[in-house]
Amino acid sequence: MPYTYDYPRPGLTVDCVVFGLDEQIDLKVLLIQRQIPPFQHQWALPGGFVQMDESLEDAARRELREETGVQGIFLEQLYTFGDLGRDPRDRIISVAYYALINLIEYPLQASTDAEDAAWYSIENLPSLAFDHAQILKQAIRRLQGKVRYEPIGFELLPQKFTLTQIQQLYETVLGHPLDKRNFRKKLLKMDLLIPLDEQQTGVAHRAARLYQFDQSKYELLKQQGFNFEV
Amino acid sequence: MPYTYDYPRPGLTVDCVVFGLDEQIDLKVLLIQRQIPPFQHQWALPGGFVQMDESLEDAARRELREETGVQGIFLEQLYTFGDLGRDPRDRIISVAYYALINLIEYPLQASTDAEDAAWYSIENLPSLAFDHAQILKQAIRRLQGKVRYEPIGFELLPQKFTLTQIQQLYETVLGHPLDKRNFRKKLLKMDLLIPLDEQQTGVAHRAARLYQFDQSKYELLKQQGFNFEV
DNA sequence: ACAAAAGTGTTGAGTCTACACCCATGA
DNA sequence: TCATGGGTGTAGACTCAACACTTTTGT
Repeated sequence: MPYTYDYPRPGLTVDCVVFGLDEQIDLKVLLIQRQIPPFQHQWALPGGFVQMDESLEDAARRELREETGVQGIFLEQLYTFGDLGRDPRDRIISVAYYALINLIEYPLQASTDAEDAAWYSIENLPSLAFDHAQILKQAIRRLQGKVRYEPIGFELLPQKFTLTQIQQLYETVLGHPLDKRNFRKKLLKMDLLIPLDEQQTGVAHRAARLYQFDQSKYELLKQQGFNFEV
Repeated sequence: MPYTYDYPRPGLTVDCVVFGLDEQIDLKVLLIQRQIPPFQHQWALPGGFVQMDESLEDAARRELREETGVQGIFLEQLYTFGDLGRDPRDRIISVAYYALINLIEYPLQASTDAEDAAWYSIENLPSLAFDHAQILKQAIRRLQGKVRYEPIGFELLPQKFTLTQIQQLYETVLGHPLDKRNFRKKLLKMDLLIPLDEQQTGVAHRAARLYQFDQSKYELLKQQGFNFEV
């Protein structure tokens, strides 16, 4: 530790990787379009400078709200990016956070703060400002890892959903198809889903039963972890 | 993103949680004794301010070398701590790194940089400066998680070791005893260890066979992950 | 000869994978 | 009646946990 605190200081920002699922169980990420240089008009992760009187997570939450209107979500720290040259003008460190939300329940407030916000499918991304492509890639890897030892879905899916929907979510995240019978057996065996006396409506085939998460079981498994090799 | 970079900036430091195993397979952590306020004479994690022309990991590596003499090890980013008030004088963010080493091979250079460095058993820690107790706790949790889906031991154990030693390592990290026969079956089945035509010497009982890691297999499993529920 | 740790095998229960057909519904 | 996805069962392979005794060696 030094004897003084009077060193030149890098700038400190936070960036948010917010994943959302749409009705087609397509995995999307929330981006904003920059209105100012550098990288003017390019798409970027929502984020900005940390103020002196707020924690890192508070800063992430504030920037997300200001730039996209999204608020009230659970953020988890992803990684801190601090290589030289990641911002063309100055030495800037960025602490990245990520979150999972059901995008239907979080309408975007476009053009807040003179920015444009939109959901992009992770299959079809625009070119991103700074090193945000790298940050996003790392967030996707983290999500793929997470899915194997912690339940996901509660944050992403609508409150009532079908088994096929949750299977599609896992297939999307993992990037490969799963066996329907085995997936259901394994999922139901962990006693995490509550079957409802309700069914899908408006489909042109046999209606699927709806389920919801057992919230307390969900939290428990999230803490303890499990093993979901699929 | 803001229109200017001229905000007041928090200070940025790195801290290193270096775990080491001694000959008794006792898990230890590398601490330094602070010679200056705040927290003068208290023990703390090695670390210090990030300079403008070095990456975060380079800074961690430099501070570790300057303060303890330890160098040439693999560091992994742990978490970034940025709550208000974690440093009594100023707003300071710390990016924590952690590492696993075999402490016999990394002799300490005490009193480098006017600091004292020492290994402390994680069972018997002194009171730590700043929020370093919290950082250390998180590092231990991370290690416990890691052990379940990635091989460890290569960095911690001597090059040649017995099955009992690696079992003791797992027992130490996980904090509970393991069944000897099952542990060996599972470990040997993953084809990660190479049995040597050598044995322990100098013990007052039947000498155990020595093993070493198959390095390429080790790296492979580290990337792919595995499942080691024990 | 004894103390101390090394080393080893089996059984029964549970879990995993792979695989194909009938069912209910709306158009 | 047909197209579409919903829903289900089983056999064989494998893996897991639990458990105790014999072997080797140095003192």
